[in-house]
Amino acid sequence: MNESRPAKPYGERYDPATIERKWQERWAADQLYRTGPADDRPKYYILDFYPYPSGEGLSVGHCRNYVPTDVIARFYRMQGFNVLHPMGWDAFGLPTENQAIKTKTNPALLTRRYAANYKRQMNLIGASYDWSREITSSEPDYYHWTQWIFLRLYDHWYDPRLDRARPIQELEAELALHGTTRLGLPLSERQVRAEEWKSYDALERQDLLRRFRLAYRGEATVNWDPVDKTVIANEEVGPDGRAWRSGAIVERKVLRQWFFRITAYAERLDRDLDTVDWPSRIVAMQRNWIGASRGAEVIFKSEQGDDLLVFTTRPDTLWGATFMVLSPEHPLVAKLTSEAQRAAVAAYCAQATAQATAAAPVEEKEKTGVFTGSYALNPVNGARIPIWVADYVLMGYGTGAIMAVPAHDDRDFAFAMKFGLPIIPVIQRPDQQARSALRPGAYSAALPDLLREAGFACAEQDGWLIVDLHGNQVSVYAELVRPHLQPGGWTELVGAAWLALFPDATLPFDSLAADQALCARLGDLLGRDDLASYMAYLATVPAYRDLLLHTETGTPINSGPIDGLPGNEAISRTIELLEQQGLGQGRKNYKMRDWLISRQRYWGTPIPVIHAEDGTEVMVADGELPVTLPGVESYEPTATGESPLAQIDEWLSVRLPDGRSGRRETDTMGTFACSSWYFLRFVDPNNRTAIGTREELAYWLPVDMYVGGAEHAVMHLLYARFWTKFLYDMDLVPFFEPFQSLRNQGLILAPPREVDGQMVVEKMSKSKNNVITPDEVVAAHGADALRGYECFISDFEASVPWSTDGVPGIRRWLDRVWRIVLSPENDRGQLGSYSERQLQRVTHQTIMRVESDIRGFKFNTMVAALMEFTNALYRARDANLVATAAWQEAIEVLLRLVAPVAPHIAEELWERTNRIYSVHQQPWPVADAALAAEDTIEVVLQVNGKVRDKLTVPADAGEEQLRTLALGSERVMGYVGERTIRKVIVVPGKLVNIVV
RNA sequence: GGGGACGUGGCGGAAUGGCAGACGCGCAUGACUUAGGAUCAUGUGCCGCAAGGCGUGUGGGUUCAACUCCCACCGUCCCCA
Repeated sequence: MNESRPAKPYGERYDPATIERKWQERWAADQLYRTGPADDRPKYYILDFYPYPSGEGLSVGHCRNYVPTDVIARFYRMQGFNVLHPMGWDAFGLPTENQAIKTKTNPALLTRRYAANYKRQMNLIGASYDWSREITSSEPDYYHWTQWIFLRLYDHWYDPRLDRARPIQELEAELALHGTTRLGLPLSERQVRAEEWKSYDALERQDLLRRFRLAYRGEATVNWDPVDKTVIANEEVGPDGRAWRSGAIVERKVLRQWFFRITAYAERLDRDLDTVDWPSRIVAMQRNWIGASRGAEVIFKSEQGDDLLVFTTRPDTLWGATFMVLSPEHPLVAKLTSEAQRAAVAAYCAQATAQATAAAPVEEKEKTGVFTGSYALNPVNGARIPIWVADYVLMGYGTGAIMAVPAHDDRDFAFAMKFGLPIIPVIQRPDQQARSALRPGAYSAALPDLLREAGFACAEQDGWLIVDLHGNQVSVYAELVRPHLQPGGWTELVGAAWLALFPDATLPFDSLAADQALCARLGDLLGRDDLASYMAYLATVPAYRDLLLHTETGTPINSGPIDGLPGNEAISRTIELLEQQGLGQGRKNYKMRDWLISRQRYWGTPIPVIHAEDGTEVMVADGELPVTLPGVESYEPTATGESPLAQIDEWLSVRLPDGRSGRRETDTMGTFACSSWYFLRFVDPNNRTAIGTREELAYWLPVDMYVGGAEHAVMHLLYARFWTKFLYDMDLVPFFEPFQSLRNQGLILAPPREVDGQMVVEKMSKSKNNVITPDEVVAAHGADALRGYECFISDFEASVPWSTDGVPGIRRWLDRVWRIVLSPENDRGQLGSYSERQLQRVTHQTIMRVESDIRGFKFNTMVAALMEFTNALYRARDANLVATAAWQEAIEVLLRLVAPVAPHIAEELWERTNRIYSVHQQPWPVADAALAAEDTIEVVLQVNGKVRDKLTVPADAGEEQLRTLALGSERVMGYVGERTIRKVIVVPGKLVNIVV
């Protein structure tokens, strides 16, 4: 800015540009942050979520992640820990590939260019990464091991009996002996006997084994992104049916795809969340995603004798199952359809299939369906219930058939109302809310007042009388009302109780038979013959509508043997009953689906499998790894939905060791595979024979502190945990959770700006042209000021807009540090009083504060403590303490405490005060609790909780002493006045409260 | 609709149940100056001349004492449907 000014080299003024470049070069030349191998020191592994390098570079928002972790890394180094603080690049993936297509540039080239820019920016802000451990997931020496782990997954299965992965050969051995009979398969899985297995040919065996492999190729209805021209995972589709990345409406296609069987680990992924120190929000989101629920598989028999298997999470509602619904694709649909219904069912199924491929399922759409003409028997009460076909039941989810409990499920309720199917409540309302409506003319004129006198809440509206009551008032109400019903009049009770009151009778609504009886009677009274069910009639009364359906668990009613049991017990008791009678079995169910890994794109890790001519899959031998990406002319996906790899014949065709010819798998792996193990590679990044040596893996891992944005709460963190557990089962790593502690930094938003008189706060984005880069902040105020402000801006986890006024504030503080260290005699203020002992005390208090703030992720108060310490030094200077021993100690401590947050200025001042290079290799100062202790403290005197006086007393003043002093205070006694003292609360070191 | 987090000056935010507003920004007044992105001093929640009173989204509750714990409501944000 003022380059014309002859700046003295290392002049008196703090000039961040000069000193920051100087020290960054020196540190790099000295390899100051290089981490050695495992040794005897305690270790600390502090890791950032590794970034996807984009062409846009880093913003100050990204730095919110990298600065605090750097403070922690520097702090632990000074504490004597062997610190691992590495950085690498999540380099495969669609944005770079799309960019490569657009600019006709090799994506590897783009990746290197982008990563180099990220690295430059990280160095610019003084990050202390060990660059000798830098990794790039798109380089063959990295994805070699991604492929190696893939093959281990392919070659293993999960044995739920041992709760661990086992080699697939052991499964083959068991199949030859016992078939699948001892594997504890769910009822919905087809059993295979040993003889059958032995008679299988290679392809049949492969088909059975794919049901067990932890990496498998299976047919699946998948999410096809028509813009990125690839399949994407369920996790990558938003609730609006749009792709997470491209924003396109996702299409449903049935394709052969590669999956990882993460569902096998569902229970451990859920359970082991108890062992980690993570934000509770993230734990909750993971649990939610896994979606564990206890439920049951239940067998319904059709009247023709077929078994119809359903899965339900609510076996306690079984008695309320009044019909069944099959998916249009269910294999038994044709068999169960009666002659009369055949045409209608065929038409419906054809139409449903056509629609299913058109768009993502929409929850709100109108229910459609058709009756098959057949009936099934409810296994618990023998009720004869109709079987329908409808597209709201999906074949790919569960068993493709459901029992419908319309009284306690929204979709079933809507379906039953539309098609006139019966609805019988079987779960008590937990809120005990009940209501009764009397139509005009149905009751005597005296009734409303009588009810009010009896304490009922009545409302009269257009001649209707609406009574709200609690479940326990029901019988009193019924007795009171019935004598006042006019001939031909009636009323009902709905909600907490289900009764119909007539002048001559009180009829319960508790079964299919009662439903029919009530329908008939009401039909007569109303002169209607179109009432499909009692519930359909109740729905015509507006006052009842919000009480007809509830989906909560509660106490069962109308449910025979489980009536009255509390909700949870009702579920387990029902499962017991089903298992005893062979009508079903309990089963844990998970909302989570298997992890779809196939991508029909070029820029990803090739899947190391070869398809032989006969259709069998052959693993690429370990010695042949890595299967590298060939150079291609065009990165464009093919129109057929295959990866561009499918067009490179010389890469595609291979000769197998046994002489057969084969074709390479052309799908590549989604990038979440790369990021599921990268944290392991940092401990031994150049190992050519293994993912890492046992010693290094055992020493460094798990990651002690993992820091990144909350947007990866589910996918990345769940996948990485899954792979870690698998590698644990393989005995490759001695731990089963990869990230001991996890913290999420809050988002940094763009500075508020005025739009139409309103202040708005938006995310930083290139399109809004509101991105603030570290480059511009460093150029204006230096890296140390940027770092300080990143820490100071807010609570670490809170989202907050960037303030352009904040950085100069930090800069001013650094200036004050500079001046008080180098030239304390200048700019002297007014002579003040400050003792050497006070300076010493604040020095040691600051050590304690800064240390505990760093450990507690409270970087904002850490900076505040350092500022206060600096202010104290100015007061000490004004009290002529500069020549004292306490001053010397204070300056030395200040520089060490500042070093993690502002490493450049700390190093420069360290050198200028003739101390030995480097400040970053100095031990952290040790606080002396005795020196930090106050010897006098201020105690607050309260009367009735209001502060009335303050007292300075020795820090160790006892309870009796404080009481006496308080009662001796004139101000206090003035407030007490004539009133009698009821109680005196004394909290030593804090306050005395006198209650009058 | 379900689950979770949060709500404190003009702003970012501090506060093991024990003096609400640390620290910084901004603002005000003053000092200094060889004019620099300065620096230094004092002040800065609201009402009030003051004594004093009122104040942590709203309303209740627990407690000698509540920003903090409990209940209900309002509002903002996130996740899931």
